[in-house]
Amino acid sequence: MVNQQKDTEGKILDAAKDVFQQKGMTGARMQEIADKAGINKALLHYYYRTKEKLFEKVFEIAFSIFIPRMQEIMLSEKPVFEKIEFFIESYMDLLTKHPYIPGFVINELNRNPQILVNIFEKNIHIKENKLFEKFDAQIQAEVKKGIIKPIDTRNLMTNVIGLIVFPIVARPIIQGIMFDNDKKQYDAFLKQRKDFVKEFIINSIKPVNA
Amino acid sequence: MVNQQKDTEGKILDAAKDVFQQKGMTGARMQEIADKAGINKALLHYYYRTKEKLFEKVFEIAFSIFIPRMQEIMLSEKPVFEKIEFFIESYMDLLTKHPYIPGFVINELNRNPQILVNIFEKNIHIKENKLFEKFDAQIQAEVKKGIIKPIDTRNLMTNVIGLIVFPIVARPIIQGIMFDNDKKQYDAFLKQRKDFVKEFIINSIKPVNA
DNA sequence: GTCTATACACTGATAGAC
DNA sequence: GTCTATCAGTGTATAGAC
Repeated sequence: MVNQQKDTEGKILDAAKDVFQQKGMTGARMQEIADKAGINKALLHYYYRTKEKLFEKVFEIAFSIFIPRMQEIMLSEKPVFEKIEFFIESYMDLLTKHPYIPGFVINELNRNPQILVNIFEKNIHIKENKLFEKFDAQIQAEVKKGIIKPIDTRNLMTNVIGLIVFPIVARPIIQGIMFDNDKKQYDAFLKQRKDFVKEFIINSIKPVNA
Repeated sequence: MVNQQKDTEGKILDAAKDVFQQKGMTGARMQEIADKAGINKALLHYYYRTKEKLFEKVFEIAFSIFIPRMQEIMLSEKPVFEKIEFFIESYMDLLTKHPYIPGFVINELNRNPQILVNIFEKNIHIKENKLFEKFDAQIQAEVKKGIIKPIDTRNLMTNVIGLIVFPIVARPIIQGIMFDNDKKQYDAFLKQRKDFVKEFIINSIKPVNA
């Protein structure tokens, strides 16, 4: 953190991000956010009128960190196999930098799915660029060419994302049960998983006669 | 619900389960639990002295729903391929009946990983029966025989569990983005995924010359 | 913009009657 | 065992001075 001369609004968002992502909407306290930002509670309400509004801002920022890269990769001109490998590589790196975001997003969406609707309404472009349809078209085109096995795109995408995200959100339980709660060992596990997941997925969708 | 003449303690646990799993530890209110159980707050504290203690009880019950079946399947005498297929079948059914538990458990463990340590201390047998070691031994034995590809057991287990659990915990986001928030369509998706996941996993671990 | 002081509602928990 | 009444503490939010 070199740039400590951030403006108040930025300091608040940084502090709010930390507290909300660690404690959740209901567990977070405005006092703790104010303390962490080095200001007082009143100023919090001056910039963001309510806790709810501050939370929504934090959620939106967290959510948006994972969207642009997905669009960029999936709408690029590469073949499917390359896209998937690059997607895994790219998102596993991103998750190393932001390990708390997926759990935060998933948890808050389970408590209040409406948040997602609000985000879509605010950022219509996310829904409008037909990311899924275009990727699906590419998949089915490559299936016809025999480059990959016949496969349902939604199932494939769920698997790719799940294999990337699950070890991060379920870290406490997996690390606890399979790694005797050894943090360093689990970090090493996550690192080697990049290639493992790539191979795992490629193996199950490449044609048998390849 | 035929048996409505449950004792007070049971009614409290049922109500607490609902509220805690939906709102989380910090979002849950003792008043709401009391209302749902048809009693008053004071009686809540008579049975479970504090909110924390009531929560721990609920968490322990939720957690224990998923453990015995896992031990039973993984320590059985079947070959690995059969175990995995049966595991997927069995746990996807279980999750259909208890869809809120995984998100609840994962979220609360992220906020306070210590909970897991407490559970292990209370139920030493979970740690003591060396479930992982035995399953790992079987895997490596079958690898040597050429029945399955060489594979790391921890990575394989993470994948199997992740592919089962992820679509449940991340339901709001996947259903929202890939299924236009259509609940029925997503239920159908989950149903069809059983066979898809089985095939996906088997494909990536069966030897190439099989 | 930033602060101190405070309003006001709510929460977990307890006392005490029955 | 179950209730009503109530307390002490904490939470979000606002008023008003600077």
